[in-house]
Amino acid sequence: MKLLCIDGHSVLNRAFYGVKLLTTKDGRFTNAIYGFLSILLKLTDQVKPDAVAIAFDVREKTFRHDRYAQYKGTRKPSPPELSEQVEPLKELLGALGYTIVTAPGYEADDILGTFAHRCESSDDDFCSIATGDRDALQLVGERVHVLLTTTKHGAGETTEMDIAAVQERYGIAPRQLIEVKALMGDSSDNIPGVAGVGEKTALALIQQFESLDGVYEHLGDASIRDGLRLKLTTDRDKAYLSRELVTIDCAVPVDVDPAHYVRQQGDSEKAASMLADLEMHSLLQRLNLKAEAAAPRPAAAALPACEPVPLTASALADLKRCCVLRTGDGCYAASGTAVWTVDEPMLWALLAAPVEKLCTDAKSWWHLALDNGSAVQNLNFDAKIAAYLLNPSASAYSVASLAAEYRVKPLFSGGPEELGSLEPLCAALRQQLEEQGMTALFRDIEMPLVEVLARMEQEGFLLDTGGLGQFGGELNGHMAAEQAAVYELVGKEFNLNSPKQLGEALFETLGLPAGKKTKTGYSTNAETLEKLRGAHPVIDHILRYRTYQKLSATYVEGLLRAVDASGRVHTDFNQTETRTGRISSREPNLQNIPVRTELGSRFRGFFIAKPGFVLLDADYSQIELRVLASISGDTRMIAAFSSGRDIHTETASEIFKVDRDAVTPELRRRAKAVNFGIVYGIGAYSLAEDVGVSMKEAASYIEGYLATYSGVAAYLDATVQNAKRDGYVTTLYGRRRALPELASSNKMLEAFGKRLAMNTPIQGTAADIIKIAMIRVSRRLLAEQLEARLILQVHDELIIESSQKDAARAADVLKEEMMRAAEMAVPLEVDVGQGESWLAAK
DNA sequence: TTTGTCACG
DNA sequence: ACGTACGTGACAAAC
Repeated sequence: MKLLCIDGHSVLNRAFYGVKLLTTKDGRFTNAIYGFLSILLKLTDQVKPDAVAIAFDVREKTFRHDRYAQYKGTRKPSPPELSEQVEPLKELLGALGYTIVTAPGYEADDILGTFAHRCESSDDDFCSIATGDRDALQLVGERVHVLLTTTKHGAGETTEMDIAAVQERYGIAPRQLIEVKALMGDSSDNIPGVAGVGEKTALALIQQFESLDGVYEHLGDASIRDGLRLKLTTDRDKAYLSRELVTIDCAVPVDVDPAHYVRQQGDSEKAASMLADLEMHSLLQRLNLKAEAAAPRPAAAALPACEPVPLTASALADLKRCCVLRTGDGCYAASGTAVWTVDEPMLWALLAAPVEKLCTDAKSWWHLALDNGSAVQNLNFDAKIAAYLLNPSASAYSVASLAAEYRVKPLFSGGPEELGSLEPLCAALRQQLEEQGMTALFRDIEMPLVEVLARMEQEGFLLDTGGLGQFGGELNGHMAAEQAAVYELVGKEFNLNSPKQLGEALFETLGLPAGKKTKTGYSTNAETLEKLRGAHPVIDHILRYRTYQKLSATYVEGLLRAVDASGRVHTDFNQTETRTGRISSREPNLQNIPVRTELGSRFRGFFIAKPGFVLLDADYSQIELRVLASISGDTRMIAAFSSGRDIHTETASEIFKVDRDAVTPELRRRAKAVNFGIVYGIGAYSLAEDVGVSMKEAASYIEGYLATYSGVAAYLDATVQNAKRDGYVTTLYGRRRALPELASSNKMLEAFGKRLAMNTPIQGTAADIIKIAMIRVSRRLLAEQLEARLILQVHDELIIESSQKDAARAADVLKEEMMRAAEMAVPLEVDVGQGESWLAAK
């Protein structure tokens, strides 16, 4: 049989630290449980075991404590956010039919070892051990593999280790890892080892002498330095004691018959209700548990069944309010307990009628109408957008998961599934928005923005495809030349687009000094390569190749693929994506067209106005810093902006204590970096890195800044305090973001939470402001019948395509509405430009 | 599907 | 000892 053995606490720990802190609405932490189950599912998928045993430690003394009283003496207790998740997880695993194994007096490691031993000495059993603890590698054998679970941002990953993999990684056999560990000890478990011998030395010794005994037999060898010999002699007893402690016991009295660990029936109803209670709706589906079992709603049979019938003019005339839904089959509407299919021309009648409409994707309805040359009336509730405002950190907003999350009972069965839940769901969301003070944000900003975005997408942006294609040809020519130069200098051909192959070429073939490493190999990013510039002439060619490759693949090939028959590209603005309230752009992303380098900025020359038209480009000057000045009320910063002088020069003058006239470009550059840092939630390390000064010096800049702008310092401090108290931060217009990170006992995560608390209100308020401006600009252009349309937003920048004749008026509208979008303590400055292309209009 | 890299505000 | 600024999306390679 194939057995999967899991080190419960180890995997739980990995899950906890690897998955962002999640809580239920009432504040229970669930990230470790979620992470554990995700890893479990992934493992079962990967291993396809016949049986699964999950081992947990029991909280009591083990034989190791009897042998050595200080064992694990200094181990830090796990944080409360984690411990509170242990019991619910065990209960859930039981309900899911998994068997948990414990053995008083032993650790989970020993239980795993006992399973491993049993499989290794059998003929037909095979065992995979899943753990995050490398100590388990000593168990690897012909019939035993270890799946090391590691964590990175968000997702878990496993590395399968067999005998060959251990040999390759450590240069020794699995069992010899015991000898290595005996020498090096383990400070976190309080295992002594030989003082002054770390992993490097210990591995070298065992590679040479094979075992602890071997090392001590050859103590006199000349290959052992005097200092090392002394250390080994002094701590000989400790080394042998350590070997006992780190050796996993493979004879624990537990049932190790794999047949007894075949997954049981369990209690799926209980499992489903627990998962629903923990708000893990996606797992319900992945585990094939019926959400119905959990949701507090009557059985489907008890619901009135609604057979859709075609919508008629008289039914429409009586209608005040309905839910609208589009599926692959067509359009539907529902009200109360009636469901209608909606065919043309009823569709146009319905959209144009003053019926209040609830939906899940308002923008697509707007597209439908706009494509037909009409508009939509009273489409004023989009459940997806409402749910996004209530939790901008969710990964998706499907009606099914929202209905489960908000405990919504469907009104009827039959017809398209979602329709029965939409009305009660919208009611629940509406109430939540009200309770959380976001009704105005939703009604006056987000919902009106939908129409604006739909219109912008529909307009699109004209591309000079001929020019772009030609530029692409030039780039490809340069790219080929750089590639040839690289092959020549390296001495062989390889795939230059592969970081893996490039890393091997640079650091193995050419033997250049490897700098940083990534978790999969050598780091080859621009920052790393910059440092190697002087070391080999190939570096410059690689950097240039990378630039050409990026520009060609993403901005020539990518954009040309997206062009429609009339030469225009239509992006898709996503209104429910970012944590801060910004919109994002995709397929193609028009918010990251190059501009920072001369070469890259040439792309903007191919974004053009149609004949007889021009582009108007307006961008806010320093909007985030102005928002900070205004919401913090810092008098000095407000004065600086009100004076109309350059803010970075002002800041440089203040924090470096020099006259404004004496601020050099270098000082201004540093001050600018400090200003950015403040907006992002600053750390001395990163500022030092960015500016290229020592950490100490960077810290003094920050200190100087906060002393100068004491109002900002007080505001940031209060914002973090309030966020800790409330669990969330808000923008000037009430947009909210929950920050569970702030409650973490993990210092790094908590620090991250603080930076989010400082940055989100600033970035989010700026996002709110430009959204308001977009709505007003769009309305005025239509109302004043100008031949001018918004076509793009890039966070602090708006672009209009206007007829030549209306350009001056449209520019006035644009500037005026952007400037007065918000009443701030400082003026909102807007720079407007005009030109035939985006490049020329800036 | 995930990872590394790099484009933007 | 670790990892270190906020927010995104696209592409190619590798799994």
